[in-house]
Amino acid sequence: MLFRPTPSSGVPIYLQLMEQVKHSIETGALRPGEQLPGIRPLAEELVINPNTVAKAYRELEHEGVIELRHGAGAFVSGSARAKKETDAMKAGLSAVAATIEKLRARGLSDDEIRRLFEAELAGHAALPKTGGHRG
Amino acid sequence: MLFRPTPSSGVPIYLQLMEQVKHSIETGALRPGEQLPGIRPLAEELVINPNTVAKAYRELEHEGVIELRHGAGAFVSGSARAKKETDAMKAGLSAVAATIEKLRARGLSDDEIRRLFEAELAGHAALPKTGGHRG
DNA sequence: TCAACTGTACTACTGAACTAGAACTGTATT
DNA sequence: AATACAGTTCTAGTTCAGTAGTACAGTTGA
Repeated sequence: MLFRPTPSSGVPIYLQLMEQVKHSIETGALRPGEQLPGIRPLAEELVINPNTVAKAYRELEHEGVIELRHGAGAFVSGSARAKKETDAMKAGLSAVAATIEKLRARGLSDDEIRRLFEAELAGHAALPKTGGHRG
Repeated sequence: MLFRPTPSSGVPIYLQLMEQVKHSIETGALRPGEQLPGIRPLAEELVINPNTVAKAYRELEHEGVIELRHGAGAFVSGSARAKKETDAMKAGLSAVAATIEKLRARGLSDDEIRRLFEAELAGHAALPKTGGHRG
């Protein structure tokens, strides 16, 4: 009952679940080695398909956040890699928050802020002039 | 021939075109009031459907970046709003670049950086414990 | 071994996004 | 008015992500 999927938000359920788990780990609500809710019970709790939960868990394992043991359950990863990343993320979060705050103060919308970052993470080319060729 | 759509990149063609135009404006290659290539000539140039170009133009107009005049053509918007935003974007770009550089130096991948920002632009809740209820 | 859990694999339905083709309406120029 | 070129609208086909249903396989503990 703590988690409520919001289909109207446009964000896929399995992604919401993933963020939930990650956030729980970052805040310490879930600790390394701890077991997560089973796929089926959690699916019933959230009134969604078990396969949707399974997908979220699978993706989380792919990212190294959790560890899946067939027949045993899902557990929070305690690997050095995951912990190191979590630390880096924590450290970076404040920098990110500060930057976003600054941009918002300048009157930029969330969507525009998003554009800025996407543009910075990618590359660009040029555009043909008005009087382009004609076959 | 300056622009080449990359379907394999997974990014929709019309979005690529939009970024192209925006970038051209930000760098000054396209100035306020200047006319953009027509929908059909540009479509032919890029070997895509005119409708795809039209969609990009329509979205750009919705964002206030350009101005569409039925029967006349598409023109770079010279409105105060657009210019003010462009200025704010330019000013914010350096801050964004610096932040991203810092995060990369910490060993975070682009994907993880993306996660950080998305998390900061949204909200979170909690996760039910392992021993949840059973109907 | 057996029963009750666990995650896994496979198949299929649905809806939205993207692209495209063709026909339409408005503007400018002669 | 007529022509050429501009954006607009409508319809449709294709693809893919998301979700769900069902059957399968591994683990644990009595």
